[in-house]
Amino acid sequence: MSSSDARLSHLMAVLQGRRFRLTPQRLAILRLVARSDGHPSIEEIYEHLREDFPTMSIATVYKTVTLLKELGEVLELSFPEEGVKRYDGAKPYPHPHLICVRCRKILDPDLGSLTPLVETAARRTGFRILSHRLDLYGLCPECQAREQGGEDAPPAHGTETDGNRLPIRLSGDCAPPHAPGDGAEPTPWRRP
Amino acid sequence: MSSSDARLSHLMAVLQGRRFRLTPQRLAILRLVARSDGHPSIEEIYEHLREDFPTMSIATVYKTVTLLKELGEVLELSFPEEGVKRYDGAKPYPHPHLICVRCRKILDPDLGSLTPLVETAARRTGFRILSHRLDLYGLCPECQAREQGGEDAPPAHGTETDGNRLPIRLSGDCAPPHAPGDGAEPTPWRRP
DNA sequence: TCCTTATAGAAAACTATTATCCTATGAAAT
DNA sequence: ATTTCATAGGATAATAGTTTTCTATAAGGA
Ligand SMILES: [Mn+2]
Ligand SMILES: [Mn+2]
Ligand SMILES: [Zn+2]
Ligand SMILES: [Zn+2]
Repeated sequence: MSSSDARLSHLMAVLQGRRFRLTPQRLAILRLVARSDGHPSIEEIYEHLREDFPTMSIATVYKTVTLLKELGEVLELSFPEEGVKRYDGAKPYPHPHLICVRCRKILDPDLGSLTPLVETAARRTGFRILSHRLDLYGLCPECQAREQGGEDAPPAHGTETDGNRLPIRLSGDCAPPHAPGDGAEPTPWRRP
Repeated sequence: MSSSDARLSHLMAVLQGRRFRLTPQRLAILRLVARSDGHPSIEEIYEHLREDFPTMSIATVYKTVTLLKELGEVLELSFPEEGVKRYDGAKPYPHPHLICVRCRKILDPDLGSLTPLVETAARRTGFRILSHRLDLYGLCPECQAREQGGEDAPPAHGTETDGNRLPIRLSGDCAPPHAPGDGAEPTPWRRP
């Protein structure tokens, strides 16, 4: 039994346990969300599902995913750079993400625990930390190779709105803006 | 000379150096952005400025802030939970943020460098990290006190859309959803 | 099988943001 | 001083993801 199969069973059990109806549309959405390859967006889920459900409304996808989010069974990740929200139904708890700014692939890197960082923040500020989000933006190995070689070759991953060429800057800690889109200049940052 | 004064001078110098006109409206926006108390939104900047410029259009605020962002002089932070983008013109480079989920105050905590974390990710995945974003969500000391005491007392900070009561859960690493809004149930997360 | 009611689907409504249009401004050039 | 003309401000329209509203339908229990 694969991990996503177990996850699917769990999601089904949660819905049925709460007396929510398990419609064919919902089941299909659960299947996609339980796998969550590449952290799908509403639009992507919708496009996949209309193959099997040509009459499905995108509102249904919104409503089902929102329901899962409210049940704590899906993690919502907003990506304002591309103007969509993406969802992780395989790991519904906060965890770091690694995003390639060129081909837009999204990974769940296995970093160390963020607990020490969180505890430092709590100690120094008096906050009680409840949640967090860490996103690392950069170039995946494939896109790095493509970068130095021919400047051509289209991106690997699926839907790309338009030209997402990046500004070619490297940095360790103080780096390009959060939305490394098509900014005009090299953005010469300075630390205080 | 305060830190924000120095920052204002810098912003003015940048605009003038690039041969952008330093209009009264822009100067007023620069002043607010250079201070960046609480990481203002476009709407908040607009509301402050229309006291001095009753005829100002919100489009002007959008255009000026966007210009500063493209010049790398302002950090844009999208907060989908409240449906707005906020701006930090005092520290235009990526840095962690601490957000109170109740009163919505936003702080720049002084944590250690994220460089080791970033390098770990780079080593393990082959990515070239260019940028990052770390947000910690929780309860500020004031709101913690208000929490255990009377369940009443309105939030301290400015605009709050509606009831942002939180689910009262504590956690260190695996915590409530990223948007700890008015979710229905306690969200019983499980790690794999 | 029947009944109750949550849900699907279609479309309108919403809203932060962006683009467009036009006029005003102001820094040169004459 | 006058003309020029690119830039900027103000008003408004357009965009797009998301939410809401309404009604017919079908899930699931009796
Ligand atoms: Mn993930
Ligand atoms: Mn900040
Ligand atoms: Zn890539
Ligand atoms: Zn607070």
